[in-house]
Amino acid sequence: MQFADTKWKIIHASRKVFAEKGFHNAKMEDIADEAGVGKGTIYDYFSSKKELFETMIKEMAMGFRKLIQENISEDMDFDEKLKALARVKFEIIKNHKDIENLVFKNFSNFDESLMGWLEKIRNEMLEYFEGVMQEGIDSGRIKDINPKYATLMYIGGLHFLSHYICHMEDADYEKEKESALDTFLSIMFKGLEKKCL
Amino acid sequence: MQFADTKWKIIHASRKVFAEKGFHNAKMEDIADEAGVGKGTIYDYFSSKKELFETMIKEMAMGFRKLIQENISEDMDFDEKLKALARVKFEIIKNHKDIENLVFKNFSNFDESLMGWLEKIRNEMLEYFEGVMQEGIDSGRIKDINPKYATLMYIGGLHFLSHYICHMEDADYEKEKESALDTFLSIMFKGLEKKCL
Amino acid sequence: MQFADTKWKIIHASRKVFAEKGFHNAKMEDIADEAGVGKGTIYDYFSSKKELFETMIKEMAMGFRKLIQENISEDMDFDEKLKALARVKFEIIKNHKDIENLVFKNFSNFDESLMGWLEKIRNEMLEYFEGVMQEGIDSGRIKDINPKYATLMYIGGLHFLSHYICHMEDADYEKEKESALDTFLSIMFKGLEKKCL
Amino acid sequence: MQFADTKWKIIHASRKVFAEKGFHNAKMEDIADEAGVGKGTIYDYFSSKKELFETMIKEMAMGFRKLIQENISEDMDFDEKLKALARVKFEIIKNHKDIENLVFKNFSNFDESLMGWLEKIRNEMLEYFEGVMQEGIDSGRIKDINPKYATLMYIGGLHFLSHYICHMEDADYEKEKESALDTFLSIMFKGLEKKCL
DNA sequence: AATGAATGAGTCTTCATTCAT
DNA sequence: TATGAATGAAGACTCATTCAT
Repeated sequence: MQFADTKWKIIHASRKVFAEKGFHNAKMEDIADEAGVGKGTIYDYFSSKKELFETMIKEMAMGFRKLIQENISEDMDFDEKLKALARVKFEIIKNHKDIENLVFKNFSNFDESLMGWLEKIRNEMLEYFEGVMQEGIDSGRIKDINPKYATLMYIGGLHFLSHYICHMEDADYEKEKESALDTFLSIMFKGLEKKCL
Repeated sequence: MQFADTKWKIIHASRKVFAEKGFHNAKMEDIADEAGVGKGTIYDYFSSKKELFETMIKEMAMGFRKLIQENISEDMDFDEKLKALARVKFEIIKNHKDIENLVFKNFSNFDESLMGWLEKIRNEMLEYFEGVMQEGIDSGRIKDINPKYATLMYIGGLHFLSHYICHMEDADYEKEKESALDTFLSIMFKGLEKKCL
Repeated sequence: MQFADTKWKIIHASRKVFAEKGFHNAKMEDIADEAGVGKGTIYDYFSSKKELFETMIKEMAMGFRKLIQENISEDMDFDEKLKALARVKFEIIKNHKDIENLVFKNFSNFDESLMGWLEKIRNEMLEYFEGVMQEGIDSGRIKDINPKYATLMYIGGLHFLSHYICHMEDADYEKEKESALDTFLSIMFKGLEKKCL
Repeated sequence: MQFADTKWKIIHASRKVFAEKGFHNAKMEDIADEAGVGKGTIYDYFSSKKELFETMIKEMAMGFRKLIQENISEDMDFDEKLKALARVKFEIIKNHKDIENLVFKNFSNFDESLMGWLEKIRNEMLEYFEGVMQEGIDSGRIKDINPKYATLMYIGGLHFLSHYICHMEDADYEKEKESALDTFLSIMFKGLEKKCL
């Protein structure tokens, strides 16, 4: 484990509190209480509220990236990769809806350096899947479109869909998820494919 | 005009300042300065910072809705309606990227009642286009998929794509916008259509 | 008057509180209470506790310098100037003992720039009286000693003596002051004079 | 040795840190680091920061007193005693300028009991040298002045002069010290003496 | 109606001190 | 005896809001 126990406790607590209340409405005392430590203890591990927030966000972002990487192997075909992405995306949203919002979106009024870091991560991901899309084009199975635009569409559609589905009660979720994924994939792959037949 | 002059000046100023700095980093004084009025004057028109923010957000949301309504007439075909939505969406993002973010996204850590109001507006829009999608299905031109899911995909793809394009310099923008719209529409409509042919 | 009323009220209050409690033990709230204003009001006039302290100290230091300048005119003889300095010094210590300590001494653990500023003021004064001493030497009435050393002696002796006398009850003060001044001047001038006779 | 080794280490470290940073800016951790012990260890020897500070100050003050006592023997003549004081004073200032400031000055915003203790020490010294001055008067070699005032003058002049000289580079110091002492003593003794001749 | 000087509740942050090991 | 991780009281500072003019 990369961080000491107490540091992890604080990061986890901060994730919960920041997700619930947002950066400005989260009080250091809330986070300390949630972590079961004293207020001052946070400052033994993080120099400021902002540093704690940034550390937490970066941890989450790297966790999401890792999850995606673990679910996609290079011997997969391009369509398998895209389908795996779709499943992982649903997974992430299901488990970390609030934080994923913080990580994925432009909350552009925040610290420049964090925004830059997140942008970089997002662009890396985008470029990776752009490459996957290009594989499809090169293989002749995807029609000749701008792979960046197609990738943005793919991820954007996925994003909105998964958010909608993840609002549902747990009972409905699994069924609806499969149904939504089917719909999504059938439309996307049909739309992308070079010829009909 | 619905509001007095001074009230409008304040709403417009607040839009600019909130968009630039976000709710918590925007100071009432900044807004007063931007509006060219005294700090106290804002309180003659709005009871609090929150009320000002909510008024401004609601104004914007209603403006966006109006813009969409104005660009879609009921005698259009379902596909024309969807294409018109795509163009309007690009327009809105181009002109009000930051605010659109505030309006469209779940900034769920905020006032419940505003969130509820926005949700309602979004759902109305969603349901309207779900109906448009259903028209397409009923007409036999769109395959038999869940129209809500298809609509979410449509809007989500559009959202991500338009945000990406709107980062560009003005010189590139028009060309890229058309190119991106072409790509988007060609994929979506191909993906949605009932048969290949 | 150089500053607005409220600003002056705060400066005067801060003088009292800083003198009583020292920089670190003085609370902004104490100063606000003493000035009869709210805590936040101080920050409308001074950006920080340190800035308030520095402003106050500089005001005092310039006040002391002004008082000395007003009591010494250039048509005085060198010995009259030195005698006038002695009287003014007693006056200052009597009225502003605590602050004079802050201004005159090296409270070297403080902000570099303030220390530098004070050093400059002190050196200007020192050099002025060094010049006065030199006048005495040039006129043949003071023996040929290093005028800087003689000046330091003069001021140092005065400093300790006046502090001691100013501890006294008001009843004793006037009498003792005259007696101490007599003693001081008789020793200093006798010690400085070129010849006996 | 009066204190255990560790206790001494801590006292010496605190002297250095307090002198450099002042009471309020010195952190217990700084002192612990300087002493090469853990933060908690300080509390095995001193009940609080204040107690440590007071112990250190008292040690220093007693050291200065001891140094003075060692350099002045009762078989010296009154003028030899005063001259010895002058030399010791330069010595002390040279080696412990910062601390001497803390010990000698009225840092009146501090703990009453420490201030009282220091006052007592200073008064003892003052009274001792007042006695020396009185010896001079009784012997007919010093004119009939208030011996307390003369003593205060003597020490005050010495104080300012030695501080000034001790700012100098080591190369200049020895030469200037002798020159300053000469000036000082020639003025003081000439000023004090009963008759000229 | 418009203002902006004044306010003080609210929060981050520091650091002397404690105590389990 | 020695430690340093943990604590929380205390205080500087911010800014939405008020109100006398």
